[in-house]
Amino acid sequence: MIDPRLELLRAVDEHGTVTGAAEAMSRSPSGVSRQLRELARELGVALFDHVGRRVQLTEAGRTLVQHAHQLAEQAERALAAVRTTTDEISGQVVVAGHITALGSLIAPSIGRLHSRHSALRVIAEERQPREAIPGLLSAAIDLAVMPVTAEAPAVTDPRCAVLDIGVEPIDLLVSQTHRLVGADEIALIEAAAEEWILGSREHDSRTETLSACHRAGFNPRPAHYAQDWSAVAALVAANLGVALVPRSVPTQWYPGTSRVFLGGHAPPMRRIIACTRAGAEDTPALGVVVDELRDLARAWTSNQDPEMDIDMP
Amino acid sequence: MIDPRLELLRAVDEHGTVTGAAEAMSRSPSGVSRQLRELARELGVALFDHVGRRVQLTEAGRTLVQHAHQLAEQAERALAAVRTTTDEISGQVVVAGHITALGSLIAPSIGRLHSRHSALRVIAEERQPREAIPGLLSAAIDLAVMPVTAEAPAVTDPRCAVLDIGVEPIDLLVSQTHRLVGADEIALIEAAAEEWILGSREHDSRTETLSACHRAGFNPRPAHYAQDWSAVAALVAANLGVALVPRSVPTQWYPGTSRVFLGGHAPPMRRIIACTRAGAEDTPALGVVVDELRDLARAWTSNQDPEMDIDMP
DNA sequence: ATCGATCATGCACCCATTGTGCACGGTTCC
DNA sequence: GGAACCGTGCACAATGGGTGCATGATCGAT
Repeated sequence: MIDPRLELLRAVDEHGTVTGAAEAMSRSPSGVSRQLRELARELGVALFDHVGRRVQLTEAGRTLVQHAHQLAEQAERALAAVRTTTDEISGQVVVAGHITALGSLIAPSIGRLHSRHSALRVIAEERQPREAIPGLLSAAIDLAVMPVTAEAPAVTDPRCAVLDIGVEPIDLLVSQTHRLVGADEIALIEAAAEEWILGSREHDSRTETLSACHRAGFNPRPAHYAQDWSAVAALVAANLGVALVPRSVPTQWYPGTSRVFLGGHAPPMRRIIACTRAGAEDTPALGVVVDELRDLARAWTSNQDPEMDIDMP
Repeated sequence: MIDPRLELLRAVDEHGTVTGAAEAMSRSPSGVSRQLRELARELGVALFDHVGRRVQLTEAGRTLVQHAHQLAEQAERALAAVRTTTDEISGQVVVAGHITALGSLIAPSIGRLHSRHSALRVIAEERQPREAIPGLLSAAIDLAVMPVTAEAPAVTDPRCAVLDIGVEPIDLLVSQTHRLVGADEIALIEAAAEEWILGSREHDSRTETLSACHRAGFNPRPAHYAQDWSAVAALVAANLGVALVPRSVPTQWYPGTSRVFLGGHAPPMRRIIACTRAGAEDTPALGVVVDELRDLARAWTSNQDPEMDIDMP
């Protein structure tokens, strides 16, 4: 809808080299160079300077990139407005999410959405948060579902809009022979004396578990380390420790474990968000998908106290 | 800078037929048809309905056209911002105007602008007001200078921005042997008893003359009709009547005539405006050109009472 | 200091998108 | 009912844009 060369320029700004930008855009360096030269010629200004063997945007180039963001947003807004005029929800929405969101939110939503809006095609795509934003901006995907964690830091890119999906409780996973099996809504501090299964170093679930325990007022005693949820469940089932697992992780597939819901003052949980391109928030098709995801997320907390305070990182 | 198909859609909206739009855009009907079909397919909505053998935009189509205007304006704004970053005034500005504006404003400005901004290329182009706006929107010209008259009605197109250049006094042209020669600032009513040379039927200068006389309180007695200023001057020189001519018309080339300046309560005059594409008003190169035109226009009224009231149609 | 790696760019070539010409099926007006 | 007008589909051609390779320059490491 808008000049693709602007996106090229943005990539050059981001990477600092034409080659890097070309790679990111799946183009050849010579092609990118050619396009940008033509763009600069049309505008009558130099868009970047050569510093060493690299390249750096001039003030004019940066100004153009900045305006390009606004243009892209307004173009998305135009598309949304056009689609709003047709009362039927139709079109195609590619929804990406990390593996557990895919299983617990996206996959279940597809059938329900299809039965309600037959002209709507929802396509699921597994994608890590890190890969999701670039895919969003390149229009390969339309909606990226992800938890708010350290690995997916606050989405501050002005080209993205963030929609809230809901909060997902985090449960304590214990062996089926554990003393806490059958307990109802214990406080996390009650598991302070346990041995813990933690995520691998610098990994997502590890920092989540640690910060949850710290907020509860103790430092977990680590026994074993595992990254994949099935490995965690196996360790728990073998009575080698307890672990924190988000509600959406399907541990029922791994026998020998039992979930204990956590209550108390500030039970651990994580916020699930969905990112779209700025300006596309109001697309009707996107709206019904987001509503459906929110509806499914609500099931996580519907049988819990809705007044509990949420901790955003 | 933005999708050219949007401009095609706008043309279809304007003409009501694909063929007309194609002609206006110098394209073949089949090409336009193809592009619009592709655009509609991408958007997933019908952009126009077939009514009889003509075509009419759907609500979605109209919405898109509306947003396209905003997009085009913002794109112009981006270009202006980029050009503002370079302190040197450069680039190319195509200035169009009707014939007298060309001679009295545009042509004189070019030399002065070139001497002050060597990197700036100002290109003059003669164009009637009617043809100017389409040329402006198709980016064939950048600035259109025109008087505010009935033929060039109020420029209300949201894609245009109107800049004020100044007011041009209108003088009374009389034969060199006329009794009023040498008079200083007479009121127009003093010429009520004269015989008048009027413009051809339904032509610009005719309506201007008539409305000026009506405002002065009389109905001019028509003697002869002429459209070209040289013909008017010839008739006046032959003592066949008097006429109203704008200050910028070079009657000194036609011997045997004399100008009488008009004063009084509300002397006749016309406002000169310059149109640009919306969003391009702040382009630096355009700014210096407009300033220069204003400066030249100021010479018309510098030796007159600046407090006189202006009549806008 | 030298060699290799990295990078931007120009050039020749090639392919895809896009515009054109023409034919066909409808519609409108005389 | 015929003629003019209009939109669209199809085959073909041309322009634009992408790729691959060679070149010159720069940086880093040995």
